[in-house]
Amino acid sequence: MLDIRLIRENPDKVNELLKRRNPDLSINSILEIDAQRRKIQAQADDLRAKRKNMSQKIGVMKKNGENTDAIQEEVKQTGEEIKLLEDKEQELDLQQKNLLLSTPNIPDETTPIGSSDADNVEIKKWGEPVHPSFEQKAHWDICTAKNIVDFERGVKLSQSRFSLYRGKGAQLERAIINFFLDTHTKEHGYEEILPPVMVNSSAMTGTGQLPKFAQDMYKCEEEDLYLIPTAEVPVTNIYQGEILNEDELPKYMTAYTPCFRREAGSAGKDTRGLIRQHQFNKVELVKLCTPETSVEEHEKLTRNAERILELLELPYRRVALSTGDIGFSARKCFDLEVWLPSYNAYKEISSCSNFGDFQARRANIRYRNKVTGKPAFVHTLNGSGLAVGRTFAAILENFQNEDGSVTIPKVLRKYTLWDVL
RNA sequence: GGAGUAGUGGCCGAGUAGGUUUAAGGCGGCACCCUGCUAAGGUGUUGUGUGGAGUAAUCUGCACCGUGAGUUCGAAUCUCACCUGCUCCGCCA
Repeated sequence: MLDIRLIRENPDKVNELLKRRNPDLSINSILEIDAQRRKIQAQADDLRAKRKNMSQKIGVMKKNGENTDAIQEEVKQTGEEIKLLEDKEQELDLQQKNLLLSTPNIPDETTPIGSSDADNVEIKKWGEPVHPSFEQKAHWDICTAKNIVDFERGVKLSQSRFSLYRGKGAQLERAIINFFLDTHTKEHGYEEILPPVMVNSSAMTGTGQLPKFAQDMYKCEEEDLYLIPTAEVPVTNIYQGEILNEDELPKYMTAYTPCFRREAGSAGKDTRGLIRQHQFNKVELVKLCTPETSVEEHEKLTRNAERILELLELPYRRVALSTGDIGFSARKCFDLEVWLPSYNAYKEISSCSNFGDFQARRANIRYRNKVTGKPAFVHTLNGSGLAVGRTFAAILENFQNEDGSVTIPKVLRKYTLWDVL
């Protein structure tokens, strides 16, 4: 959520930045409602003050045995006026809030300007894709040949885009999860979290999935609960509504969870294999920090994710997302893309975002600033560290041998307890 | 799922025959004083949100006693619904 004061004081600047995302965006209607709202609020406040004083007076008069009929009638009328104004105030408040909740974050000045993913900027490349003499198989063919992912029966059990890992496939998936969590907790200093995978609408609103992206999520009919699309949601919202001590910051948290996405609008995209599933595993990194440190923490978080790829010896590149491709809540975002031979391209495997105070304002996550003594919003960050299913696919494709076997990366062997698939 | 009970400020904890209560008291925090240092003691101060005035320091209005609605001239106090915690019963991995 954008700061209404920022909008009020710098409307042109905010508009200019929003239009970098999408020329149709504008905060003008928010400004109009805000002006109306404040006017009504001032009127209502005055009347409430009047009523308060008169009511207190009635109390005193009654104690003295005086007749209060006339003044009671006056207060009653004032009360009716107040009610009208309050209804209006509430309505405007709601309108303004809805507009604010549906307005995306303003991009950081350093976010490349563009209208789509074609305008993303490559920042760096690591490793060299191998191009062996034999023909590299796609991971879905390797999975089927080795019977480590049963696509057909996964679909039978639920729907398309659900899959069933089995045997060494299930073991490899679990090995990857453990490797990720151990690296982040033991080497990068994150606290391990195992959160609920169903959360309420308040949490979903806090991180920005609601109200705009309800159709992307699975919702429980009977209750106010949604299946999480990412661990970002429960983990970021852990401190919802709280005021933290500045000493407690930065907070580093990591969580493995399954993630659930309806993938509405992705029909026909990545239909084969493990790249785009309705349910997939992911290890997420989440940070809460002070505004002064968020740029530096963002870089460190991105490096934590990159290090995983480097330890696995998977070629990747880092891309800065353009204003046309960046997520709703983010002000700056780096995607990490891993080399996938089946796509003959780099494919997203991690998305590391700095949200500034956008999510913190929605979720009301604050800290007490040591200098001012006043509460201020934290900055929130997160990134995949990494998407597990896509890592699984990348390993199969990049480490396959001519004889059809797959060599397991060295760092994973102590988790799989076998080294060739 | 059934029955009972509770939900007040950073924490503990008063306050219900409705009335000048944002809310006693304590702890903690902060500032100053006392003291050779420490400990102890003394004095004062102490929330959040949202408006208004002012360059600013600051001053000031309103709202907030789980959430929402209602009764009333007036609600922390009364009514209703919901949420959450605790206790007991039932069921259960």
